[in-house]
Amino acid sequence: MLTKSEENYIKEIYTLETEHRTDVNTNLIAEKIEAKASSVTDMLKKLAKKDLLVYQKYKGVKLNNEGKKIALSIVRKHRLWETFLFEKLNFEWDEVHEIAEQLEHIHSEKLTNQLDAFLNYPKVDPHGDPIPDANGKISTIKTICLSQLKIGETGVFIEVKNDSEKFLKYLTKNNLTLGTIIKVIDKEEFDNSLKIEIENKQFNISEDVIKNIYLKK
Amino acid sequence: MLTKSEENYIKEIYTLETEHRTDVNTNLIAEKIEAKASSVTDMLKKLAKKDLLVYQKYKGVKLNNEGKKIALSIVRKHRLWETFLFEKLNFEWDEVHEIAEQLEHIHSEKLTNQLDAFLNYPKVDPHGDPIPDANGKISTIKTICLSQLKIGETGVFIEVKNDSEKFLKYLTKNNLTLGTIIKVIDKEEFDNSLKIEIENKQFNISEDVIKNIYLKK
DNA sequence: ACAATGTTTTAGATGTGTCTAAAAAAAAAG
DNA sequence: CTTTTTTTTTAGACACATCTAAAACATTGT
Ligand SMILES: [Mn+2]
Ligand SMILES: [Mn+2]
Ligand SMILES: [Mn+2]
Ligand SMILES: [Mn+2]
Repeated sequence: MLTKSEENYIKEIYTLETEHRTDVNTNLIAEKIEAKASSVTDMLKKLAKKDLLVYQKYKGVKLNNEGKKIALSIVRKHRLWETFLFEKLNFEWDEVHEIAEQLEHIHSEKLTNQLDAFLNYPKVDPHGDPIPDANGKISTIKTICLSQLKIGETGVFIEVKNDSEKFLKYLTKNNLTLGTIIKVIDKEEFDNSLKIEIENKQFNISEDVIKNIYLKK
Repeated sequence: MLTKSEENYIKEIYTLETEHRTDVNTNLIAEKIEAKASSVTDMLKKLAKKDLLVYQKYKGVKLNNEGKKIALSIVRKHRLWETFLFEKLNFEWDEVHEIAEQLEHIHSEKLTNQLDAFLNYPKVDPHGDPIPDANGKISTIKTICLSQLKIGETGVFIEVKNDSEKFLKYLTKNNLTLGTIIKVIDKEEFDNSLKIEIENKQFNISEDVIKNIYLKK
């Protein structure tokens, strides 16, 4: 059985692998986990010895099948718990991530699967992220980043790629919630900001915001 | 914020204090926590320094108000989660304890209170144990142990004081579930066993079983 | 090609929670 | 009131997860 720490590393490496699709390096992990590079090296050695990833000195790291399987089970738990908190316990979408960080480490397959059933096998969590099923299968709905939209085009906001409380509160304040139809009015080449329109109201958003907003066309 | 280990000690000391109503000693804690006496001594020193209990070398230990408050909040979480698993996720009463041992260490007051509300402020958990409210108030329903009943008397089984899977499975197998009306048919002085009657069927139970069964008359 | 820069690993330290073995204190027995 | 037994504490060790500082390696720029 893995420790909380080991699970957090596995999950983070999985996320970085799927996001960056390049070999994941020590400093990147260190930054995300908020630990020093030396601590990361120690942990990578440990996880390699446990046969969850392939690690070669100075060459970065890659999850093997067992590692991916574990990562998916943690992601599954995280997103199911977020959905539970949001759907059943009246939490806001900006409050669920922190608590799910704890709940994702509860060990009980039966609990996970019963929770899944209780929630009616949800496909996505409150941030629009897909929830892996009991076999680790994860549905991949095609989404495009708001930055890809051309002037005049519209899309439906269906996924947010930043779960932090601050960011989500900002979105809520500006009516940028899931399901909202967003139209691109203008692009500013200088700072990559956008003028967008939601329900006939127009306003500007920065690149930092744009890059976390994903749509279906 | 307390560690899981510290919380487990606090909870166990609380349970021993309320059960034994005598000063709790090192070996007793060691046995319950399944650790060595030397480890217990170390932890008691630490908890004393954190001002959660009064500890004097060789004199045993006693929770102070802050310690009791924390103990009650952990007991509250444990029993609320057991109730959730039982009521909402279709777990059996013998399956909930182990998982609640993990869930009781999730830190979020809002989560605890929302869960309480979601479950409709339950008064007792699946084993009939009272659930402390948000202020730490715990209702004390008068119960008597089955061993106190005289021959010919009856009582309703409303609380079980042993959450282990094995014991609870034994009870289920013998129709000894909460709410059952139990009549004492005969007492065996030799081994303190009882012949009891449930729904017109009679059978014998041992002292080990009897001492964990609590009734209202 | 090699010096400067950046990245990663090693060495050695710390805090937590555990253990075994031995010493100290308390309780029980004679 | 001693001696024996039991309980509790101390001393010293270890695994885990972390850190800082220094060394080793890799990459980049001239
Ligand atoms: Mn986590
Ligand atoms: Mn999420
Ligand atoms: Mn329990
Ligand atoms: Mn219980």
